[in-house]
Amino acid sequence: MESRITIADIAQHVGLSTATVSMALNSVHKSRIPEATIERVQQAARHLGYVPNLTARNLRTGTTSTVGFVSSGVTVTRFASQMIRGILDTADEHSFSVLMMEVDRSPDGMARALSALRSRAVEGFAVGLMSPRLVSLPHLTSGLPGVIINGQADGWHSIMPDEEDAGRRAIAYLRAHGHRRVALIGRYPTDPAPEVSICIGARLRGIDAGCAASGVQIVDEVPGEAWESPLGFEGANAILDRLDRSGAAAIVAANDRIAMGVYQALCDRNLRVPDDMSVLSFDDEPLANMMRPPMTTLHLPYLEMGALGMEYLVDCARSHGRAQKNADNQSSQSEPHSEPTLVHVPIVERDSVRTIG
Amino acid sequence: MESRITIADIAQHVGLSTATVSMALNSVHKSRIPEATIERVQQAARHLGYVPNLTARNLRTGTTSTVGFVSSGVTVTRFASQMIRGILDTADEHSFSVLMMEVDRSPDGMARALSALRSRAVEGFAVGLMSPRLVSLPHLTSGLPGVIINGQADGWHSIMPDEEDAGRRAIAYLRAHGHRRVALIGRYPTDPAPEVSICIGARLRGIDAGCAASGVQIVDEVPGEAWESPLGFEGANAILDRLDRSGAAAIVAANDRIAMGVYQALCDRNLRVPDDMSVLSFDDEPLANMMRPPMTTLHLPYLEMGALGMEYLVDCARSHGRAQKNADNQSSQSEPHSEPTLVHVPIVERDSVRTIG
DNA sequence: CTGAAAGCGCTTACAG
DNA sequence: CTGAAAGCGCTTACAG
Repeated sequence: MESRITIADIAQHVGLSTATVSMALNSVHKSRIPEATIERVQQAARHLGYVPNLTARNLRTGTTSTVGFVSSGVTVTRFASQMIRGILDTADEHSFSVLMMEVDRSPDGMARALSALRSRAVEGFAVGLMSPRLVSLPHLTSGLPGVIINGQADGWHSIMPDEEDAGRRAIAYLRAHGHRRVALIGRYPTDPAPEVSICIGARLRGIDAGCAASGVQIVDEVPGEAWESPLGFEGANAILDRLDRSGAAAIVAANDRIAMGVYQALCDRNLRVPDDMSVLSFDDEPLANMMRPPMTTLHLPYLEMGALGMEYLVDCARSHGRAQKNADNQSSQSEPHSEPTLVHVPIVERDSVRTIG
Repeated sequence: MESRITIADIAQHVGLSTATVSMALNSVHKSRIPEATIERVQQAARHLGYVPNLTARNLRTGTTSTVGFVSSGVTVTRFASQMIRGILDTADEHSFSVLMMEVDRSPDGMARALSALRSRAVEGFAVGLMSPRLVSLPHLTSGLPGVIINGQADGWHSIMPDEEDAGRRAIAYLRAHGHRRVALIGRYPTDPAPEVSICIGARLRGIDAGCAASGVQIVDEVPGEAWESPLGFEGANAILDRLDRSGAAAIVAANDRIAMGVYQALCDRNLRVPDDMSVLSFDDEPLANMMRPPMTTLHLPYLEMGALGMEYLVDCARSHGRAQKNADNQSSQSEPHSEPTLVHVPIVERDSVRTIG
């Protein structure tokens, strides 16, 4: 509707057929079109302001260089931007476009989104989750490559942060700084079901494993499921009240928001981070760097997860294209991986952990 | 490549022509196809798992129901999610899809993005800016409707927060709570150029206007351009040091991050918000609700701006389609509005302002 | 080295 | 009420 100039216009302009123009423009290797012709065609294209109609190409070739990104709540989340950025940047690197949709919680929301994507002939799709959990995908997506970012689903490829390792290394870090007695805020009373969260359990499991491995002791603990600052505030106050009994010199917060509440409680009591109390946390939301002092925390790799997801989709699209050309009976490249890809969760050192001992 | 069932399959299945099937599926009003036939066709479609190939339709009709969203840094910002959500939701309401791309700062980045969008035959585009400023758009976008969200450009339709009004009402709010002497943190030494920011100047102008109108006095002030928490921290300390001279009972922070620094300084001195000092701020980032006490701040309406931008694009696409049918010579509906649409910036009352007097 | 022709899946006048 | 035919803009064997 907007691009008026077509290859027919160019063909007429240079006195060649549309076939030749098409080949010249796409520099097809097979048919040896002389450099001079190619040059002439491209110049005409530039001159006329030709912009190819991808819709037409898509219809002909069945390939769209487009993938769908369906976000389930990530769009509403403080981590949305990083995941989206990862997706967009690597899509751009490979000249892919991304069609984006947010899906609500209605039961058929995901089905509708996937169907909309299919009718737009995407070559794959990524489902981005706000928090890592087990989802179930409708099954109408025959053969379409898909990947779950920050979550898992039945037979689909999955990319998740390596939370267990993160928990382990968090404790190791504390140990390396001389800490042996720590308090913990935010353990779930019972591990949440995978449909609710996969990672919360893993994070805590990692922390426990880290303690076991390094001889660090959790000497005090306040559990909680609402990982927001009030939990941290009240939790820290409780822990501070029992300090002479526990002797904790560091508080591990299950996430940054809890940690923010911890800072508030500490400040209220005129206690200093990290001199009077070390604080270590998880997530690395922007907040972490705005606190005083800036907080040491484990960085959730949303950017990387987005990039990896897109990378996977592009690979699928490419190898699918090849497979089609070479041999149709080949086993599909886009076979679902059952092992999730675990992404490293780096620690970002700032100023909230003191070296003791 | 993925949707195998076509209307030809359906046609064969029900023993009709593809033309009839197409009409039945789209319930065209003109040709009176009997209900029974429509029923039969739709049932067959459902039965076979038909999903229409929008690429084909697009090529035929020249209409894609797709718009482009090119983000200039918003994807990297704490407000990204709300703007994107506003766009996606209203696109969905109108059955539009959105193609998303992030554009880097390279000089031809925007041109490349727009060109990519055109070759994908979008029916319009929105440019989303991280901070409201004047941008210039390449001119190769003949007749394509476009809108700048959170910014302005030459002859393009523009949607921006009504910052000046916000500043005015912020002061009025303080006055209504008995405040007459306030301190201000964050005024730019000189108004930034429009290419840098349009709104910073407006916000401050509104504050001044509000003071003039309501008799509130700015009795102390610390200027600054780096609107992050350290400015608030140091600014508040300076203001607090001069308190007996100024007598300020409220601090107006130019944004939430500054306000966070103010909170930190206050807490360090064992001063309470709002009992010892009221704090009023701008932006309403998620942070504002996590502080203790939750902070009263003016809410930047990113969601609404996104929604309005998409609404505008959908309107353009629709009236453009009509215009094409009815009369080609009609004046384009998508004519650039030179007056920006100003969106209300509501105050969200929380607990950081005390009533005095 | 280049062109004529078919076809991707749909929609739309135009006949009947 | 329904069908045959053309065509959207491209690419791709297949001839020459």
